[in-house]
Amino acid sequence: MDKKISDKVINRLTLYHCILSDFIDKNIEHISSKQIAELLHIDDSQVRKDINVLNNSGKSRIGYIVKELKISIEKTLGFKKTKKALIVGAGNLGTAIANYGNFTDYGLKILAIFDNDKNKIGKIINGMEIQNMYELAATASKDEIDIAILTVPGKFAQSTADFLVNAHIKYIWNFTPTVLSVPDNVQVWNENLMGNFLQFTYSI
Amino acid sequence: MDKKISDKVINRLTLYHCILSDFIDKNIEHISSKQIAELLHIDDSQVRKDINVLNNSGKSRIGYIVKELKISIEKTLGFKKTKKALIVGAGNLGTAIANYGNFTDYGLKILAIFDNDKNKIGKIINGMEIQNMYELAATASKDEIDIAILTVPGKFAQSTADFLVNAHIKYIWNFTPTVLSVPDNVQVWNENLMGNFLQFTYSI
DNA sequence: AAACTATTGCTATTAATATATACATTTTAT
DNA sequence: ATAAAATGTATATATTAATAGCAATAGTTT
Repeated sequence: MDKKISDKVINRLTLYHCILSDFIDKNIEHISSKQIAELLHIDDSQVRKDINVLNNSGKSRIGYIVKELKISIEKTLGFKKTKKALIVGAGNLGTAIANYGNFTDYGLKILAIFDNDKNKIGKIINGMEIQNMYELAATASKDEIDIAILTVPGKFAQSTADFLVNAHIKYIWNFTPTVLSVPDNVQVWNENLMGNFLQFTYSI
Repeated sequence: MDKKISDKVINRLTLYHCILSDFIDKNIEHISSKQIAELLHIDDSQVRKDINVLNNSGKSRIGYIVKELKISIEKTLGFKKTKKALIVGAGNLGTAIANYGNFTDYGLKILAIFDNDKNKIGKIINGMEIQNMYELAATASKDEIDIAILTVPGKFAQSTADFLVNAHIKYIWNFTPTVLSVPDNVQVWNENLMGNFLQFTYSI
């Protein structure tokens, strides 16, 4: 049924989605593959090919209907499927993510935030009280959360990951500059910010 | 001379680099392609192939010398080449990035941070005083900064980008969920956090 | 000293993806 | 009726990924 969509296509589709949101704000009803292609400096046939994986059809001479196309992307990429997550590490990055309003648009609901710093525990971030790490397993179990966003300092990353594994977390979105060692039934997505940056700058 | 290295290889090399840093902390002197491969759940021949783009050689039966390999990656990816940047938007994300110590290891020096919120201007983040946006062009020019890290709210992203273009910024690392329209002589790197996340979760 | 083993550094192969070009077809506008 | 713009699809080429295999080498064991 669901044909596997490659990472690059997913990434481009989310960029198209950003463009579509922007067009909606501007009350523009139609958009062509050429317009999208020019904004992203890619080929327009690439855009049409990407859109092909959605169940959407455009119209000759007019292009795509902005609202329809946006919804198609949301359906295909599962924006409406709620994904419940908790944040581990209430530093600046954890706080930034907790406050970042856009995540809910994409189906990511952040339900709790944890730290082991007594000065932070009890403070409120975006309506959530920072909880003690010791409560993590109970909260995750009660609210059926299996995604953790890991934003602790690098040197605590592995020990925290071990702790998350024990708390039956199954997916770790890893923002630390550390490669984690976890059992096979746990998946890690390394955000690898610097890797991304170097792709951009190593040739500068 | 410098053969072009593909994005995926660069990304993996930075992950190897994280592993190597970790091995150094643990005082381990040698590492094999198999060890790296197992940590990242990839093939060991892939690791050797990636390492091949560096000017590094391992030893049969022993593997690679951790310190040497780490330095090779740093040289090839230009960690020592200083890249000067400024942050635009002193919200949580901007603050997180400003405080994130690891960037300097990769050659990224953040020299200034800007906002247009009067309540924020003048405050100190990681030794830098938050400056008024109006000072941006002058500071960029004086300190020869041509990279901007854009962390303003999405709805101000395009207008801020226009402002940066006027201030002769040449590279924009865009953390906002907005596709920017800029002249051809300005490069944008979309961090696209949600795109990355959806690659990870759309099949969950 | 000889046999064994682990590991690199290649090479080869296959599959997957990206990128670009092209064009028939459709729809709207003139 | 004609022209123009856009999709949808096909095709071709290039690049990249992923894997497998093996000779050569350097240690280890017997």
